[in-house]
Amino acid sequence: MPDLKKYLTEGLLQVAILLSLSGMRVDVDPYLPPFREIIQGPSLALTQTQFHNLRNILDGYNLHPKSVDLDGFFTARRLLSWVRSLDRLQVPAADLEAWLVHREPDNGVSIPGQVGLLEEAGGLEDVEEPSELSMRLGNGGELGYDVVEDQTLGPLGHMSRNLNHPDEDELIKEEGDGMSFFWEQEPQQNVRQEQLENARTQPLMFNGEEEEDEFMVDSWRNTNPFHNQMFGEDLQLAGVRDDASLAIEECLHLIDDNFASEEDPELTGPGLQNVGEHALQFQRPLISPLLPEQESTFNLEQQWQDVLAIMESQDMDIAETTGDSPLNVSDSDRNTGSMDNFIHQDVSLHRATLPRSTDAQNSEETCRINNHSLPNLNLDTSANVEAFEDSDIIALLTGTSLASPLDPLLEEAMLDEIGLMDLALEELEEQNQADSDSGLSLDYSQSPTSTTGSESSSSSSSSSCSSSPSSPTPMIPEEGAVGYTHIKEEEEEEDGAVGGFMPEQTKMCQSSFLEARQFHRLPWLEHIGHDHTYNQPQSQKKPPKDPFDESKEKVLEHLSSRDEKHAKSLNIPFSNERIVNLPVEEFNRLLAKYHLNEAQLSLIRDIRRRGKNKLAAQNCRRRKLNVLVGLERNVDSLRRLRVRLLREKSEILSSIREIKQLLNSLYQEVYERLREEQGLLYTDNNFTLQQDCTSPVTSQRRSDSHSRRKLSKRQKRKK
DNA sequence: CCGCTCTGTCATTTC
DNA sequence: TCGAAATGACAGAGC
Repeated sequence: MPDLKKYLTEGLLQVAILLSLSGMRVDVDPYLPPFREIIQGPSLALTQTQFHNLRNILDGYNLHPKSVDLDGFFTARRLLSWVRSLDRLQVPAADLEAWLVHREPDNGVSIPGQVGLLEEAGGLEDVEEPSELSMRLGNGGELGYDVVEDQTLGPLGHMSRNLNHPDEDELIKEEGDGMSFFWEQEPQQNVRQEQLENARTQPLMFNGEEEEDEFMVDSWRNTNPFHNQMFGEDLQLAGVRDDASLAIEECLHLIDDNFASEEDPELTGPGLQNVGEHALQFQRPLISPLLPEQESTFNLEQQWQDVLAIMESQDMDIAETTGDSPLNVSDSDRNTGSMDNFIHQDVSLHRATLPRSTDAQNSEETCRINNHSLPNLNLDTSANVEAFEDSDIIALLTGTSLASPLDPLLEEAMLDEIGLMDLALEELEEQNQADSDSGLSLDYSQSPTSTTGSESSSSSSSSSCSSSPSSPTPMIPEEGAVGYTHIKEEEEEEDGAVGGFMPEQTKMCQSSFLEARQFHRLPWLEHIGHDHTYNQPQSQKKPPKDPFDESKEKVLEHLSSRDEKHAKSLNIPFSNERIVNLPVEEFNRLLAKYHLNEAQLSLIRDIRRRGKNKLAAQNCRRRKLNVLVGLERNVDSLRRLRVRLLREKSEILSSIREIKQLLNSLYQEVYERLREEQGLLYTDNNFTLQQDCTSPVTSQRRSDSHSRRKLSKRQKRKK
C-alpha cells in the first residue's frame, strides 16, 4: 500500500511552506495555519478543516490573467495545481480505500479533505470523512536516505533521488510518488508556454474544471523527467521518501543550485546541457512561489517599459529599431521556468529584447538566457548601443551580478556602487546645471542676433509658419535672416503651456533640454531642414517691437549693414528681406520687373544666397545641438535606469537571503521535530546534518550534505 | 592678447 | 540639370 501519509504530509507541508514563504496572503488569511503551526502541531497534523481551508484559499484566488501579472497568476496557478494534484496522488483508489478502512483514528492518521478530493476525481465515493486526524510525518521507518545517482542528471541528479532504501534491490517502481507534485509544476518549455498562453487568454476556472487539472497533470506527466522516471521509464525508484526534512533540504538544495547554476558558468555550458535542463525544471517550481517579489518584478518590467518608452520618445530612429514589440508579454515564456519571480526581471528584460525567432527551447539556451542574454537588449536597440556600452551596465544586465547572491561582500559592493551611482548622478545633474549656466550656451536668445530676433516675432517659427500665410519676420528687414531663436522662444512658450517635464531634466541643461523637447514633441520640427518661411511677407507677421532690444537690433543692423549698404550703393530697388524671403518665382518676377544691370543682379543673388545659407546654417546648428541634447538625455536616462536596477537587484537579493534563512530555520525545525520523534534512528551523521544545516545555505553545505548521504549509504550497506 | 562662443559666409555635397 | 537645403570649414565680432 502506498504511503498515503507520506504523500499528504509531504504535499501539504510543501504547499504550506511555499504558501507561507511566497507571501501569497497566507499570513493574512485566518483560516490557513502557518506552516510552522502545521509542522509544529501535534503529529504534524493538518486538520481536515485546515486542508479544506488551504484548498479553498487556493481555489478562491481565482486569478484572472488580466488582473494579475503573469507571474503572480502563474504562481497561483501552480500552487493551486499542487494542491489539486493531491487529489491525484497516483494512489490507486483501491489502495486508498484500503488504507482508509484500515486506518486507525488513534494513530492520528488522516486524509482530511482527501475524500472530497477523490470524489471530485471520481475516486472514492461515500467514504466517511474522518473528523480530524493527523498525518504523521514519516512512516516510522528510517529517516535517512541513500543517494541514487541519476546519471542522466549529472551532478544535480542527486537532488531528485535521495532514497531511503538500504538495499537497492528493493527499488520499486512507484507510480504517483507523493513528491511528484513537488516537481511536477515545471513542464517543458513548450508545455509551459502553452499553459501561459492559455492562462492569458482565458480566466481561471479551477473549480470543477477537471480539464484544467488534467491539463496540468498531464503536462507534467508528459514532460517531467521525474515523472517519467517514477513511472519506470528511466529509472527505478527506490522506496519512498518519507522524510519531510529531505524535501525541505532538497528545497534548499534547489535554491542553492539555482544560484550555483548562475554563478557557475559551467552549469550553463553545453557540457552540462542535460544537467541544466533538468536542474532548471526542478528548480523552477520551487523557487518561483517562494518569492514575494512580484511587485518588484512587475516594477522592473514597468521600468523597462518606461525606458523603452523614453527611448522611443527621445529618438524616433531608435524607436524604429526597437519597434518589434520590445515588451511583448505574449512572447513565449521560455524563461520564466527558472526561478520565475526573483529573476523575473531578467526574464522580462530578456523578453523585451529576445527576438521571437530565437527559439530558446532547449534548456541550455534557457540557462544562457537567464544568465547571459540580457546584453542582447543592446543589440536590439542598435541606436543605443553606445549608450549601453557601459561595461557596468552590461555587467548589471547580464545577470552576472546574481552570481553570488549570498555573498555579503558582493552585495555590499553593489550597494556601495549604488551609492556611488547616486552621487554620480547628483554630480551629473549639478554639472548639467553648471553647463546650462556657464558652459555651452545652447540658448540662442543669449546671442545678440538671436535676442534681436526674439523680439521680432512670437509667431515667426519658420517651419510652423510654412503652412500659414505668415512668415517669420526678421527684425532686420535688410538682412531678412530668420533667427531660429524665434522658433525656440515660441517653443518655450508652448512648452510652458504644455509643461510636464521632470525637474531634474530642467536642471539638466535647461536650454538644451528645451531644444530637445522642441524636436521630440513637435511635429513641425521634422521640417526644420526645409525652412521656406523666409519667403513669407514680413509685414504679415512682424510683431510689436520691443524697445528693450533696440540696442541689439543695432548690432544686428551692423552685422547686416554690409550687404544692405552695398545694395543701397547699387540702388537696389527692394529690400534684402524680399530678396531673401521671396519664393523663386516671385523673386524672378521681381528681377524681371526691374531693369537691373549685371552688378545689381549679382549682388541681389549673393544677398539671397547668403541669407538663405544663414538660415540654413542656423537650422543646421540647431539640429546638431538637438542631437547632442538627445544623446545627453539618453545617457542620463540610462544612468538613472542603471541606478534603479541596481537598487532593485539589491532588494531582490535581500529577499532571497531572507527566504533562504527562512528555509534554513524551517529545515532546522523540521529536522529537530523528526529527531524528537525518530531520534533513535538518527545517527551521528544525522546530527552532523542538523548542525550543518544551521549554517547558511551555501554550496559548501550542499556538497557536505551530498557527501554525507553517500557516507550514510555506505554505512548502511556495511550493515 | 588669448581663448572661447556665436554668427555669417563660402564651398561643397545632398536632396 | 537646377535650385534649395545641408553641412563642413573658416573668419570675424564680441566677451
